[in-house]
Amino acid sequence: MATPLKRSYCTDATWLGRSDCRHCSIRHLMLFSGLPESAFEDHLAPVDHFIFPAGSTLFREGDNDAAVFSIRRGITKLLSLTSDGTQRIVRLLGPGMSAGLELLDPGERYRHSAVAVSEIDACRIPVATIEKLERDFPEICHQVRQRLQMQLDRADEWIVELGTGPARKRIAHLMLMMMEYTSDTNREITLLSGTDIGAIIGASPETVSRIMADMKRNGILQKNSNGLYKGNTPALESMLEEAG
Amino acid sequence: MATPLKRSYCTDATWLGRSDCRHCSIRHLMLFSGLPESAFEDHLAPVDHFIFPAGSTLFREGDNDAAVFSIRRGITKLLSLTSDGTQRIVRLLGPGMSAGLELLDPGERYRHSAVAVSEIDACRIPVATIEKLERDFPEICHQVRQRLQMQLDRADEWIVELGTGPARKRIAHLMLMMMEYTSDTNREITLLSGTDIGAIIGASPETVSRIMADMKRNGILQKNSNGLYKGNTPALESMLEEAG
DNA sequence: CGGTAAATTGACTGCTCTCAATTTACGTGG
DNA sequence: CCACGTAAATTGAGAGCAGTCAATTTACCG
Repeated sequence: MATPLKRSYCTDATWLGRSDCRHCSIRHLMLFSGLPESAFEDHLAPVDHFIFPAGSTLFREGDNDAAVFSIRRGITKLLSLTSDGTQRIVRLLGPGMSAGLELLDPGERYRHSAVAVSEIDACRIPVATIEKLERDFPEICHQVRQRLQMQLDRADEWIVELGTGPARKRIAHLMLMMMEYTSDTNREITLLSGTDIGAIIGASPETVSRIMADMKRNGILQKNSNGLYKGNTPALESMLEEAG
Repeated sequence: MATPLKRSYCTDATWLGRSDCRHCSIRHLMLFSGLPESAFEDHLAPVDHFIFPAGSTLFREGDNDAAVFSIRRGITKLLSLTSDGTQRIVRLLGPGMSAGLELLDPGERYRHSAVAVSEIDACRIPVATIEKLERDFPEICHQVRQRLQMQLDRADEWIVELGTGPARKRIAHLMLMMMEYTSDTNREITLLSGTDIGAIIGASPETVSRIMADMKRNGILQKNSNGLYKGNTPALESMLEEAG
């Protein structure tokens, strides 16, 4: 267990061994939910289980590692380059979400770079495994479709709520989104860096810093003893409805 | 042919009759491409063919008409309401794209309203038809997945290129996108209304008007005799790389 | 303890929003 | 065919928000 190994991929990550998908404790959340037990009896291409430290890269835009990642714990950001060279974050993926599904179309490459925001626990599923399962178990098609649809819904929300209006509103919305999507039962969140928030809402780090400082002063965001932050939901929501 | 009919759906549209998907002249573009001839021998739920006038509504956010639309000709906009009540356009769909695929998940409703930007030629495919085909022809799963992936790619481009930077750059990018996605061989485009462009890039109609007027004066956009516009690609592209 | 990177804060400039007035476009009805 | 009414587009002026540049403080890692 937890033995580092020579590999040509995921070099920054710690290998936790081959995944035993059949007995995965959170399979109900994952890409392979809904598959019958018999699906795992075949000699499938290996599914590996990794821990990625914060800041490490799962895959890079333009590559093709012939694998999809299924996030078990932690949060990944998907980065895209704009035409003027700056980077923008187009999505945050948490537990149960899949990254790199675009490789299911033959000849395609990763559309984004995936970088761990926090420490991440993820399974690396070879595309060949998914293709083989698709032949015998149509259920996997639905799982893939549902995950794409979820990402499309998130992308649309990103466009609508984080792409317009004054920066204060967009940050308020981002805070509410992170509180909603966290797996933490107290809805406490780890704050992203100012640069990351800027790359999400399309604002400069300085503007983000000013607004975040203001929210902390006004008690809209309160730092907890464990370093997590608790957001004042009513105050945040009231900011969204204001005119302007 | 072209006979108006009493229907509970698509009331603004002209019914062109039942679609004969097997002999569809552009089937290679559509959701049913790749299906064998035998797929159409069954007693499928009916696929109808409509013409929607510009400005008419294909479906409304929150409804469930148990049908997906496959666009044959023209352009639809997908509208979403923001938290402060204004509307935002999250996507433009042209020939070959499908609208309403979210209904393939049981119990779901349309996530957007779909409104015709130009006159539209579209087929209305009952969800039951797709579900039936999925059982026998796994190829349809791939077609659905590819269309979702295309929409996700478009949404990401929307976020990255239309969500950041000065309004002039975003409009330049929108013009290039419309030139790229038009089916017109001369790459000439129909200009959207100022309000629509504003709802796409997140700017006021006044700002859009000023920038568009400027582009027309500088010859970056030239009006043609047929009312279409031709864009100066190099000039538009050079605007994207400028700093700021 | 030192060095680098990130965050914070200030001052100033420039872009975009809002409000308002005017012009243009377009469909209707005489 | 013209006159009219409504809606959209255009243009101007002023205020506010956000970007940039720069200086300082803080945080973090070795």
